[in-house]
Amino acid sequence: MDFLQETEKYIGSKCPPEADISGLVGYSQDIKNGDVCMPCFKLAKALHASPVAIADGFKSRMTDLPSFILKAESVNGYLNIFFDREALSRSVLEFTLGRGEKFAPMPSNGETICIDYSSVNIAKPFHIGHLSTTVIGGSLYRIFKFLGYNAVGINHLGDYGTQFGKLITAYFKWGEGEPTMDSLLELYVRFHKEAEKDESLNDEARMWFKKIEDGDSVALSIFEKFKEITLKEVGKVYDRLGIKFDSYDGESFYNDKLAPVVEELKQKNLLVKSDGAMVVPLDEYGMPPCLILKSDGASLYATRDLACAIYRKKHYDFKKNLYVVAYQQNLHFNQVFKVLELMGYKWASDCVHVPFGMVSIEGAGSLSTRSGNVVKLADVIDKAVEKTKEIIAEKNPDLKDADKTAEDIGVGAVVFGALSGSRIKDIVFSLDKALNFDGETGPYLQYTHARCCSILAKARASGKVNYGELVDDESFALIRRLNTFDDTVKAAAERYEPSILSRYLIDLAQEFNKFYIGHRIISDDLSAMNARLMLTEAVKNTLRSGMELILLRAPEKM
RNA sequence: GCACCCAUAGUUUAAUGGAUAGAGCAUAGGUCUUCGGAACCUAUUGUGAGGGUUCGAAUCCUUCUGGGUGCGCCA
Repeated sequence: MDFLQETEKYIGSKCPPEADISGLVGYSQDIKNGDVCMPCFKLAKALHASPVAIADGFKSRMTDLPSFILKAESVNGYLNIFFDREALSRSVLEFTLGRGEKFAPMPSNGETICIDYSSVNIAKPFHIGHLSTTVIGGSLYRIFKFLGYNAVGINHLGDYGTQFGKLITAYFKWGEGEPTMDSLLELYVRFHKEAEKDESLNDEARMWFKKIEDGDSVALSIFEKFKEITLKEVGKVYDRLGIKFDSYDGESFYNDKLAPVVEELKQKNLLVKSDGAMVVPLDEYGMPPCLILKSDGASLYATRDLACAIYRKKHYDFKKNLYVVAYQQNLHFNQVFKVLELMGYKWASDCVHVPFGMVSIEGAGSLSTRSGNVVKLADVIDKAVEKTKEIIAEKNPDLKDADKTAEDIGVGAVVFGALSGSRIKDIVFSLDKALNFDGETGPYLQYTHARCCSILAKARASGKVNYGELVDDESFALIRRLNTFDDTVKAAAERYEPSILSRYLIDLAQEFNKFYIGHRIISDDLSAMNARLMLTEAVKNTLRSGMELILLRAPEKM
């Protein structure tokens, strides 16, 4: 039962016809002001009365309170509604525990959401700059699936461009033995260094790239090898993070889909010649022109993304087409979406750029593959796992599966670090901070979950539950929190913001730990014990299910 | 130069236009008769500056300051 909605309906039934209360009723921030409240200020004009008098009026008319409402108060123009705590506890716990240990996804709504995330470049290291797109996209993927959408995870591989010509050139010049990710990075860095002195290297690189395009077997086989090595390497990281994709269609996939798009743009009279290049002018929309063809006739980034969006609409018939890409690409996506609109595609408005902030390393300046200034994600995770092992050895030396648990915790610390704040904020990466497991962190959530498990391993609820045992402030705060889980997941999806869920889980864990400190769960008071065990189980299941949506694993012991 | 984004405590940050701006870290104390101390409690400090809209602004509009990003043949 949706208590907020029911309350709004009830208040509405007490509302004079000339006023409209829709949207005014909301959850109270402070429990002292009731469970839900309605500020009456906006009603003053329509009702020709002071907010205080209006709130008083509502209260005096509410003489037939439904059973779930305990009382109503009128305070300074607010109408505050206090729920019957026992009734809410019963409803919330019965519903939550009915969902089982791991909440099942909601029934399919038949709508498809394409999510473009991670999108690694071939032959480039998976560094911490890729963490945001990977985990934000990966989390949104799980969130939309949970909400009943058909989510399609797409890793739009960076597998096309002159840099591969450079790499092949370098490989033939200086490469030794079987290439590895590390040696490929070295070759790439070396190429840029040497090319500063020797211009002819760039010509050679262009030549090799052209060979790839022309389907030259030598060039292609080397390129395929690079691709294979890269996918194997990043695949390891994806496995550790629990990230999945349904498609690896990257840039090269669209090679044969570009010409028809250019043709279409021409037919729709959108293309204009400018300084030798073909562009779609966008000045009347306050943007620089969108470049479609270079003066040599070659296609560009935007051309590819147009073809890509059109392909995805045809192939997936998406309801939304999301691009989890750093905010540097803001203008680019605005241009591409506008061109799609000008082409007459109504679904252009379903394409959404989901931007996130830049990652830099403290004291180290910007991350750049060319300079070789990279912090590999795998190294950061390894360090976090290493530190977790030390903590386990110190605190829980007898733990079984210590290595696996350490992996779960270490990865969780890194992942949560990337999902805990608003995605638009820039991040200055600090290893010290990533390795701090106290307070609002992934390990804190995991610890709280393990704590619940530990209690439930000692005792389980059974028989009839007296929900009247859960009406104290600490217990009831948990009930209120559990009650808003689904709304929170929906909000996270609507705003493409996993951190909303991260925040919720931190609040839930904090409230549980307060409850735990303040109330003996396992005790001689069988009635209280039974109810509190039930609450503990509901918290545990909710934590676990929520954590899964932000890519955190929830070991039972740690 | 133009466009977009960001600005909350020493620091990292939260707050559908609503009531006394809420947490984490750090710092200083404390819980230590532990159902898991990776926890809990107490203390200190905050909305960059000005104007406007509103009954009410961290939130909306505007000017300014500071920072970031982007702006034709890279992706």
